[in-house]
Amino acid sequence: MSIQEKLIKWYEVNKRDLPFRDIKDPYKIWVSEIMLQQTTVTAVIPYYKRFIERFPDIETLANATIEEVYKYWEGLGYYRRALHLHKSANLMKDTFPKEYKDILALIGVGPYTASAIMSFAYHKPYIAVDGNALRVLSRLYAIEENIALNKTVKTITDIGNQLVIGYDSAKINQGIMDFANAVCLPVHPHCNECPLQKECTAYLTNKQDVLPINIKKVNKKSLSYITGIVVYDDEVMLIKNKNGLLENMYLLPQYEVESPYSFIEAFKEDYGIDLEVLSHLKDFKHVFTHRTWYMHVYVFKADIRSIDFYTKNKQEELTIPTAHKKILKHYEG
DNA sequence: TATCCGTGGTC
DNA sequence: TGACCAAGGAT
Repeated sequence: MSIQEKLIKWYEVNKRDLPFRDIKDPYKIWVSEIMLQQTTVTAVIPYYKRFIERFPDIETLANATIEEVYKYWEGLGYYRRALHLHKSANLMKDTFPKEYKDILALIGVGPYTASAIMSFAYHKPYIAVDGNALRVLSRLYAIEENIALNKTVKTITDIGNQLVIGYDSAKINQGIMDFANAVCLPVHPHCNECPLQKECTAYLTNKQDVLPINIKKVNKKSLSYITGIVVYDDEVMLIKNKNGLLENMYLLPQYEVESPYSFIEAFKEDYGIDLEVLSHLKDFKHVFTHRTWYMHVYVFKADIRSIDFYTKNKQEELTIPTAHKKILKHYEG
């Protein structure tokens, strides 16, 4: 039996039952693939269901406001994915593209996602090279190159595209994903129950624990903020973040300063309004991929009725990322 | 090419 | 607990 046949056989028996699996609508497949970028299946499922229920087709998504689309993304992370979906839906009119190059041209869609859609929706012979495929194939063929490099991804893509010829690529791709999730794990893979033992060069040379080689340097910066719960009556001030990290999200005002008194000065400079410290709430820490925020949260009182970006208690409408949502929950709870 | 972009789970 | 990872892509 070939590697492909063994993989498909394993898949037929062990495949996961997922809401975005074995569906034909390229729109829904697209939405699921965007959500699944760097995001676990467990996290995606409820978001996917809610999103599709509210935006069942291209036209409904295109006609929605970006603020509402963001709201359905709240807590999922990488918020620009929602922006890209909305933009693409507006460009698409009502038909989803069918060619690889046209799908790849969509903002937010790269080689992985374009290949996955071609495979899952149209059963075309494209390998979908994600983290799973990189791991499985680099072990299978003992590729001792850094998978964080584009060159290595290209090498593995070429191998995968050969593997898919003559088979249903959807079964190969999804088979690899479920197999990578259940057997060919990132750490301590279950080689003793692997159907590809005899074909796996890594296993045969005892390199399954060192492959894939994944070297990426991440320098993580720490930032220390005074974060303000600025209240007037029972309303809390939120500001739309204009750029960078958490762009377009609504945040509590915060400054990279040492004391609440410096916060008051900075706030006065920005908005021309005097604050009064009421209390120290709590210190929070939030870890991002490239950054860690230490937030010393104080409650301030002010008359902020005069400023037009004061957003009142509209938390049901505004998209507030987890980093600050958990502060608000603590404050309100 | 290197860096940025979120969050939650795991050990 | 910090480091790593999860169906990556844009700049």
